[in-house]
Amino acid sequence: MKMSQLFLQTLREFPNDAEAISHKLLVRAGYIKKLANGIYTYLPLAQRVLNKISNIVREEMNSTGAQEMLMPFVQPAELWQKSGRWNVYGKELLRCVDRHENQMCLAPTHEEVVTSVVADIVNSYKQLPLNVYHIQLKFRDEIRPRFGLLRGREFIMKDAYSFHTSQEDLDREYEVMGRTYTNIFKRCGLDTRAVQSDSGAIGGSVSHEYMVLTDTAVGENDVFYCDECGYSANSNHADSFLPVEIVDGGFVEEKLIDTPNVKTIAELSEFLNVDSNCILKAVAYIADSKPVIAMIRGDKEIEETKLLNALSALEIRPMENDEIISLLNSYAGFISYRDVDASKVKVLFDKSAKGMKNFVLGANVKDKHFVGSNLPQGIQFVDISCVKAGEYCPVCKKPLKMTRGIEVGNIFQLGTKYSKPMNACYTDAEGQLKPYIMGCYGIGITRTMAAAVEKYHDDFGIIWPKEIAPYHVDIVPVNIDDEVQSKVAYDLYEKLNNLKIETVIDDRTDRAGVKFKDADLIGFPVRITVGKTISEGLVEFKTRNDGVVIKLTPDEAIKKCQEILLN
RNA sequence: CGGGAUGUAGCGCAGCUUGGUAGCGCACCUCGCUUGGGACGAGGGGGUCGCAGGUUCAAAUCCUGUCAUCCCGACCA
Repeated sequence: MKMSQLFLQTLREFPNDAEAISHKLLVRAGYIKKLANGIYTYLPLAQRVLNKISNIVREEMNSTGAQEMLMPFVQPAELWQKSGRWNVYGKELLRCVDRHENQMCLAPTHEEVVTSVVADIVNSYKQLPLNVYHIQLKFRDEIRPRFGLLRGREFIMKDAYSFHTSQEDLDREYEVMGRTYTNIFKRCGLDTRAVQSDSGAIGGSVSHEYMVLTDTAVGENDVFYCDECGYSANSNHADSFLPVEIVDGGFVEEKLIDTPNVKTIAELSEFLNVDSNCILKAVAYIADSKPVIAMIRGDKEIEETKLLNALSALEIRPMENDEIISLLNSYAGFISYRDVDASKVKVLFDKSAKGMKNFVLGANVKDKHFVGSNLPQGIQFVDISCVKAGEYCPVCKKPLKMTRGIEVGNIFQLGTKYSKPMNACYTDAEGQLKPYIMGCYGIGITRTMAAAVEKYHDDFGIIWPKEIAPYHVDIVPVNIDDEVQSKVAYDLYEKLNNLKIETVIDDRTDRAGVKFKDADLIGFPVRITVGKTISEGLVEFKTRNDGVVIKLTPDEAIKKCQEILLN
């Protein structure tokens, strides 16, 4: 490709509306262009990167026996009503109506379609197991798209779906997919960690997320992990062993005391001169329009995803102050589980409350707390708290570490969550109708591209891993009008391309500085400069990742390219 | 959904306080010159100032509404 022909524009300055470095660089280097909030055009360079990632995904998926197909992006509501998700998916599902007044939606995922297609075609256990996948657009109308491609509304995803006759066979496939995912990301130049996670709107029981670990805010997930035993989990799912399990508040008898204007745990802790873990905190929520009180030890916080799951609710939000008064007959800062009408208000106790004795508790009255309270017998405890730094691994009790992660892939065991309601069955060897046991496996192709940029860049631009770089080599003739330089450069260009080394020649008449800046910004793994050293028969060979420059003859440069760029 | 900010040429911005012919840098086109890290000179093209109302002889500028975008939060009593 001649640089003068390449459809792109590099910008001298970063775009103003981008925050994440991958977003800034992909826009500035001419890879993507925003059309609307969370919706981007992938320009030719980006398309090449996406194709490379997709091809790695294809090779690895195909090698496991999975088969590629392609499913529709626009889907009828009917299917989603059948699975029961039409009413629960919420506003992320972009709905529309066609000219015949049929309700339709843009695909946020493809469980419904694939289940219905397979149900029509696969009737016998002899046709199972099956794993089919496609690489296709998704649309999720996110509350807040951000960070460019990392959280867009429209994005490209590889999603695979497997169908089995037994849980054991699903377990086997799940293992295979897990290994395959690690390989796929490794081939893309990315180290990932598989972490246990909440299964969210997709549903199912077992699931793992594949995280690219990063220290920056764009890693939207907190990951807790243990170096000792390998435990790792998303914060929305992580469990922990508390440093202090049994806490005695030390108040010998229960008393009602005045705590004027002492509302927060920190204030209360200071006012009474007790540790925050001696206070039993109440947090009030509205879950699917019903009031809920979550009781938790004062030094711990509620993990709302866990709470949502514990309640089997679709939606939760913290209670407003006026609702605390009207629904709980209580007062913000002084809420208690006691004296609430159990038929109207659901009360949950986090497992952190289990070891508490003689603690401090709200009195459901403004400016009053109890001290020396104890829990009644027979309480069921649930895990609805966040893990905090300094807590211990739930498996081996060694200290847990935390980091941020970008989720680039996930795998789920769905079981019969979709096959049952959609009545998607096969006939087993005994002639019985059975619902398929399913798994699903996703990879964010566009997000993987952005994650690679997050991981590999410097002040000058992107540093692509060679496996997913849009082109391998950029040839820069310092002065394209110089006959000798031009001839050597074009000769190299032709030879490299003939060797299947994807090469760009910067044939523009611009000065060398412009070409060098663009080469660094775009992130070609190798740059070959044809300049004044050509008088000694030498060109300069520069690798982007380490910045090392060596002088070689053109033939040596070609050999070097083959050596480092082709496996 | 709350809070904050911003909408002026493809990109980055000034102008608005105090209304009076819409500007600058980059990019683009022409000519010259230059060619090892985003040169220089001269000339040129491109914008219904987010949109809709209102005030005014006159609105990018003042007022009202609206839409869009970005950031923070969805906080824990």
